[in-house]
Amino acid sequence: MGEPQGGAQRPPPRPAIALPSRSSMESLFRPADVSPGLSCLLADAEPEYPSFSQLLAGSIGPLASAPPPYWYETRRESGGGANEVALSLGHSRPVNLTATRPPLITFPSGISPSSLFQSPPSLFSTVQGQYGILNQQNQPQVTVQDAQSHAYDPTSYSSTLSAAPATTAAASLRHLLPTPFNLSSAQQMPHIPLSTYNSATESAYGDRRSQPSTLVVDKPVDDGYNWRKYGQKQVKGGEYPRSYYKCTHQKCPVKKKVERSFDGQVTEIVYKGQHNHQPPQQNRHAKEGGSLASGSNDSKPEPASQGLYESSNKLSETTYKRNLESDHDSTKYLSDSSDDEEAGETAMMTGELDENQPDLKRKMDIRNNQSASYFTVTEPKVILQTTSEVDLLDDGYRWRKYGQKAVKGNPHPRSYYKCTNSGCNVRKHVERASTDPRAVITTYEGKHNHDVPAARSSNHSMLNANASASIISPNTLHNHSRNQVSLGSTDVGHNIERPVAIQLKRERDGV
DNA sequence: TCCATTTGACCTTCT
DNA sequence: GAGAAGGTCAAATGG
Repeated sequence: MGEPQGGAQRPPPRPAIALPSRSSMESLFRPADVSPGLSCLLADAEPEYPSFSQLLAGSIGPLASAPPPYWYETRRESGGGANEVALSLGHSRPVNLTATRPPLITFPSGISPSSLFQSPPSLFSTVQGQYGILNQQNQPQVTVQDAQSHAYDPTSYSSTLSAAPATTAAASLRHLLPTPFNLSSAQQMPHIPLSTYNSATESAYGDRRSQPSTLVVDKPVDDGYNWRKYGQKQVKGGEYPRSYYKCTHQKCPVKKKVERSFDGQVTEIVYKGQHNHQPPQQNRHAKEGGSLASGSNDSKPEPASQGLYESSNKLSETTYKRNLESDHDSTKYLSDSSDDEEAGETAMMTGELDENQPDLKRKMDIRNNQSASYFTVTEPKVILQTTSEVDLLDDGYRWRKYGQKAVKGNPHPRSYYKCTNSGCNVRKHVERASTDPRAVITTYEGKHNHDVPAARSSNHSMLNANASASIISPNTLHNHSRNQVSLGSTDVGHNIERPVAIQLKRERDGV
């Protein structure tokens, strides 16, 4: 199947590295567009650190072609009024080059980037510093795209985390984040204040655009852990097979799958689960280039954060999806998933797990009767909208039920609906929580190519007015102060299912 | 001999 | 209920 075996065979084609291009979408997230609150925070960044152009002139090396990072913040309600904040690391991208998706870090509910920034050293700076580490430590083996695209989505629903003070939350993130984002080691690195990213730094990047854009990699991304390949599958429509890896650490449940594009480039790495151990020492030394010398990066989590580490393990299984795909779907958001089996494993590892833990596959928290739905759009994907139950039951559009299936362990069947409007391919799945039928999970797929049926528009607006919905739309969020993402800011009428991200794409496509 | 990878088969999930 | 696709297992293979 697929790849030839044995060393005598022709070696696989060496993937060419295409540097990312600047997308129109991304340009919206330049520092000037960052939400006011975040901008204020960034303005406080320490000036003594080198500018990104300085870094470029320094030791970053070939991977320095990675453009300067900057951040944009998104926020979504995750139930109970608590916001989940996604702080995304973006880049300036050279033109005419393949784009990659900005890395995305999703902060657990209750953790505010601002509070994290306030903890010394700030999370912002440390993550940014780690970003620098990524570029450096991965040089020998990692593609430019790899270094740029550590898009992890460590999601937690831990109430403990929600209540954690800022400093503790920052510490906890150290353990929520995979190794490349280990904050302790990051503290050793200079960080680039966002405020220093300006036209000058961008200009510095412009100089790099003339650099050769091809590197050679012999193996997939080395993220500091040891992996054993346990499977390979030819996926439909893919010229290259998908590879499956397990962490070789004893009893570590983490898996990852690696997909490659037609030209052999790693296009997507999906991490599933969380490591219950630190990276192997030799890998850490190799990866971190001696940055451990200070001793701040111990092999064990700090006591203060240990509990949070465990609680995050107990309460969430996380898929870290590092997507290196090209720009055409660069706004597809991360997906995280887990399964009950893994949750069980995690429970065994950590000793306990709430027996009432909801289906961990769902990116939601229904323990407090909050209903949440995936909000998926064909392209780009925008996910996770929190709405009220009534909105899920009647969202204003007309649906035809075309299927229903019983779900194992759930007395309530899962129903499938299609939009009845001719030519509209939007579908939605409705599933009720096994523990509480009032808790509904609705998954939308596709976007409506029509308005809400007139007879129901007014009703729809009213329904949505009652819904605690907030569209995940980074550029929309830029228009709000840090805590002001609210239903009122969104078009609760026709565009309730059209996040701005989609509109942007439509604009870009000339629609 | 050990260990990692390959790969066909089987199982699960989705639609 | 059935087919398709994804995910995992485990024997075979090779370094």
